[in-house]
Amino acid sequence: MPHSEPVPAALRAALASDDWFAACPAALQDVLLRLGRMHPLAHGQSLFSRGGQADGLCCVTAGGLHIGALDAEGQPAELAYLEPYQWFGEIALIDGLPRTHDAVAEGGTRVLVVPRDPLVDWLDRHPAQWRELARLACRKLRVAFAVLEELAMLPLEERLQRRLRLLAQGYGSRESPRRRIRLGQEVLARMMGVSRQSVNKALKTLEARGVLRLHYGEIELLD
Amino acid sequence: MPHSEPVPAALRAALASDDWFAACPAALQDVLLRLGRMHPLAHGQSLFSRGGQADGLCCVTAGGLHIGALDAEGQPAELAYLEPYQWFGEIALIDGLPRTHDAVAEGGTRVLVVPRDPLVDWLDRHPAQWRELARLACRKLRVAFAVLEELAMLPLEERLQRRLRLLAQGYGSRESPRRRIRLGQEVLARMMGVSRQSVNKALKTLEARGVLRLHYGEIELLD
DNA sequence: GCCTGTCTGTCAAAATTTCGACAATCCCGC
DNA sequence: GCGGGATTGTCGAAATTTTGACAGACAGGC
Repeated sequence: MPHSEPVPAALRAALASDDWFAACPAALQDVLLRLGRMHPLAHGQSLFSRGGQADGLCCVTAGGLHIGALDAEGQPAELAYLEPYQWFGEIALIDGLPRTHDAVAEGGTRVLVVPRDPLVDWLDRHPAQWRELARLACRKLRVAFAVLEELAMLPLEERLQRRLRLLAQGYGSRESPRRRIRLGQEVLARMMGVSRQSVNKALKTLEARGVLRLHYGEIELLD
Repeated sequence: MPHSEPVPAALRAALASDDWFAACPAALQDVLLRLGRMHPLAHGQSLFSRGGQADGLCCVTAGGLHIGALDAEGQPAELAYLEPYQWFGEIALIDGLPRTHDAVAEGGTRVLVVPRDPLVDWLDRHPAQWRELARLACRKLRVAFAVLEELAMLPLEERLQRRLRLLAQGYGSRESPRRRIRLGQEVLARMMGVSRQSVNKALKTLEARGVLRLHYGEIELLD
């Protein structure tokens, strides 16, 4: 874990752009800001790794985080790409088990980390707030189920289109979807679990269909 | 919703075979039994459908439940197959949104349903117990993430093997895994999102490898 | 403005999967 | 013990995906 800094007060308004945080009672919002510390990460630097002990609840406030895992041969699979202001790490917070994934920074990145022990202490003194943590886990469960279903039912093009929409709205975090997605087709391919060539072909089809436009290192969603 | 019956007291010991229920405080266990009603279902009968309003937290106590969804052309995809004594329905309980899937009975089935409104009332009077609901959602999130990762990284044979182990231990519900799994290869194929023929070939490979033995309408796990 | 490393677009061969078909096998009710 | 419906095992053709390769396009540093 790199060095840490206090949380700037100005961050609160920005954090409210996340649906989950915005819907939390003020008391919980206060505690997250009060207990939280900012952790700057350089490109490629790891925030935590699979199997490690949970350090707390986290939120990306600048840059981006690749959430994924390496298989036996070191091939990376990407589960998600997180951008400001998405919260994560609630799984290990709730059940106390090791982290499920690796988290690696994309470019200069800043992460708000709320340390586990003081947060759990506070939650146990204000147990109604556990419901908010349940809400956060719940939202991810719905997304995960939707993705699992698409995998079984839809052709790659449809899946890609939906995944891009999902990325654009931060997996349900952002109300208004982002228009441009800065992700290489290589990364996108690892996310969908197919080859880069397949992703490229599907993207071309979607572009011809007027769904999106392709740029260098980024994708622009239309309609 | 079919007619309902009170919960037999003898059920409590059986329910404790589920890790989640067993780890819940006695107060919560009591309430689930006190508020719950038994719903008998005939083969093929639906307990609830995607998009419907949540009626409450549920637990299979006999038979089995196919959890899945139909796509536009009516092709079913199966997310999970639940057996005694697995709990489900916590997503809609926590966030109040519509059900994510269809639930259809396999053979004569009995489901314990704890109605949402009185349960939420009780939880709000004992808010520390929301943490237990979070734990339940959390366990499913870990399973879902594991399945998503396998999909991207592993060949069908490995995925099939892991899925069978998962089914054998009730998705983490049972401590001691079941030895035999009563599921047709057709259902298994819908679960894995591949054709029946592919599942058959993979199963044959696994059988030759000594991992399992195939029987009519069921699979026996070895080792 | 040039150079270099990265990203994109495309190709053909190889491997895999699906689809449609059909026979063999099994369970269950009569 | 017999029949009928469901499940399993297998095959070949068609469709799809992966793999490996390579040229062109782009961005950022110097």
